[in-house]
Amino acid sequence: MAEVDRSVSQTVKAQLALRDQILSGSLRPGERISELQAVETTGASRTPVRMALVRLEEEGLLEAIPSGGFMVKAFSERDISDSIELRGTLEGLAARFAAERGVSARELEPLKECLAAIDELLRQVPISIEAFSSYVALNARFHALLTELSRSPPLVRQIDRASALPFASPSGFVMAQSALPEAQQILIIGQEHHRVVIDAIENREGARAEAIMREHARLAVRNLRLALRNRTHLDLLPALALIKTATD
Amino acid sequence: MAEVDRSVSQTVKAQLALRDQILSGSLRPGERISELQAVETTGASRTPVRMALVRLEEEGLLEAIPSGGFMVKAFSERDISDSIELRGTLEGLAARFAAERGVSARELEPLKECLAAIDELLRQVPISIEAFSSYVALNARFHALLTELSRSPPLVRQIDRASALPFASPSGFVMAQSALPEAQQILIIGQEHHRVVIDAIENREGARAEAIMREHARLAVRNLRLALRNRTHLDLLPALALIKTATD
DNA sequence: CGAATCAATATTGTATACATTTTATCACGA
DNA sequence: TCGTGATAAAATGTATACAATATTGATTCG
Repeated sequence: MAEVDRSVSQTVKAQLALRDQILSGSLRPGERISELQAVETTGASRTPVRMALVRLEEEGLLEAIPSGGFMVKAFSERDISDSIELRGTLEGLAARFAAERGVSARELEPLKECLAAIDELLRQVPISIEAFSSYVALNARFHALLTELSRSPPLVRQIDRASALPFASPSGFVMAQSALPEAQQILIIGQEHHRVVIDAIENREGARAEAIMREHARLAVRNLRLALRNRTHLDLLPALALIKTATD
Repeated sequence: MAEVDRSVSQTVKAQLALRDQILSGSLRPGERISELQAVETTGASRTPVRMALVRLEEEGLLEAIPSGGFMVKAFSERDISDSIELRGTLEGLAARFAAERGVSARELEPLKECLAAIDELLRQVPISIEAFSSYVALNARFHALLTELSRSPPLVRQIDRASALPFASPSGFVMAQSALPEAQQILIIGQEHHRVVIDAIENREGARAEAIMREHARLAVRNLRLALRNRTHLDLLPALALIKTATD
C-alpha cells in the first residue's frame, strides 16, 4: 500500500481533498461523486471517504441522491447572493450582541490591528494581486474576530456554516482580477463599514452595529452582481463553476 | 444475526435512535457516546452508527472529542435563548424575502388555514394538554410554511439547522404544563404575531414582516425565561437535560 | 425501428476484521 | 501517601469483504 500521511486523519484528508476538487471545478455541479473514484483520488479508503462525503453534504457542497450516493450541488446566482445576505444578517446579530453585552478594550485590539493592516494595503492604488490576497485573509480574520465578540457559541457556529457559500463564491476575487475601477472603491467602502462597526460596539450602540453589518453584506451582494456582469476573467476562478449557468 | 428493518436505512435508524436517546435524557450532556454501546442500543453496525454520529455532530447535538469519539453537547440557558433569537432573525429575513419577492394568494392559503386552526384551539380556556400538543404541531407547520415562502433554498436550509436547539428546548411545553396564567396569554400574543406577518407579506411590507418575526422570537425568549423561573414540572421534560445545571 | 425486459455490471449500504491510539489499572519507588 | 511508569484493556480509526440495490446495455418482441 502507498505511504499514508499520519499527521492528519484520513477522514480530514479526504474531506480537504474532495472540497478542493469541488471548489477547483474538477467535479462539476450535478456530477455524481463515485466513492471508488474518490478513494483513488484521495488515497483514503472507503470508510473515511464516506465520512467526508457526509460532512461535505452537511456543509452544503454536496447533495444526497435519493437512490444513493452524492452529487455536487449546483447554486444559482441568487442562492449565492442570498447566502451573502444571510451571513450579513447573522453577523449583524453578532455585532449587536457584542455591543449589548459589552466588549473590553483589550478584546477590540486585534480588530483594530486588522483594520490598520487593511488600511495599509488599501493605500496602494491600484492594489496589486498580492496585496489583494493579503486583504482577503485579513478581511476574513476581521469577520471571524467580530463574530467571536458576540460571546455566543451557537451564533458563531451558525455563521461558520453560513460562510461556506459566500467564501466559495468568487465575488472579491473577480472584482480584483477584473481590475474594475469600482473594485478598489468597494474595498474602501467596506473598510469604512469595519471602522463604523467597531465604533458602534465600543459605544454599545447595538442597533447601529447591526445595521452596518447588514449594509456591509448588501455591499458584497452588489459587488457580486457587478462582478458577474463583467465576466472577463471568470474562467480563472474555478469556484465559479458552482454557479449554474442557467440562473433564474 | 437479529432481524433488521429494511424499510429505512440502518444509518437513518441509528440517527433517529441516538437522537431520541439524547433528547430523552438517556445520554447526559458531557457524556461520551461509546460506539459499541450505540451499536447495541440501535441494532445497526458500527459503520452506519458512525455516519449517524457524524450527522448528529453536524446537527449540533454532539461534539467531537479531540482525542476521538463524540460526547453529548451541553447547552447553557443563554445558548438556547441565543438560538431562539438567531432563528427569529433568520425567519425575519425569510419573511422579508417573502414580502419583497411577492407571494400569491394561493401560496398564503395553507398559512391561513394554520392560523384558523390555531385560533380554534386557543378558544379553549384553559387549553388542554392535548390541544396544546396540536398547537405545537400547527405552530411548527406555520413556521415551516412561512420559511418556504422566502423562495430561498439556502435560507430554508439554514433555518432548519438553526431550529434544532429551539425545538429541543422545552419552552412551550414547560409553559403549558406548569399551567401558569401567562401561558395562554403568550400563545395568544404569538398568534397575533402570526396574523401580522401574513398581513405584512400580503401588503409587501418587508421591513414590517421582518420586525414582527424578530419580536416573535423575543417573545419566545421571554417565554423560556419565565418557564425556567418556574421549574415545577421540569423533570417531566427530558429535553431539558440538555441545559447545563450551572449556567452562566 | 422502437420499446420493454432481463441480465450483467457497477455502485452503494452494511458488517466486520485489523491497526492504532487512548485510557484505565496497578505496581513500584520516592 | 502520592506520583510515575508500564502494562493491559478498551475504544476509536481504518481497511476490506460481503450483500443489496441501482444502472447500463443488449437482446428480443411488438
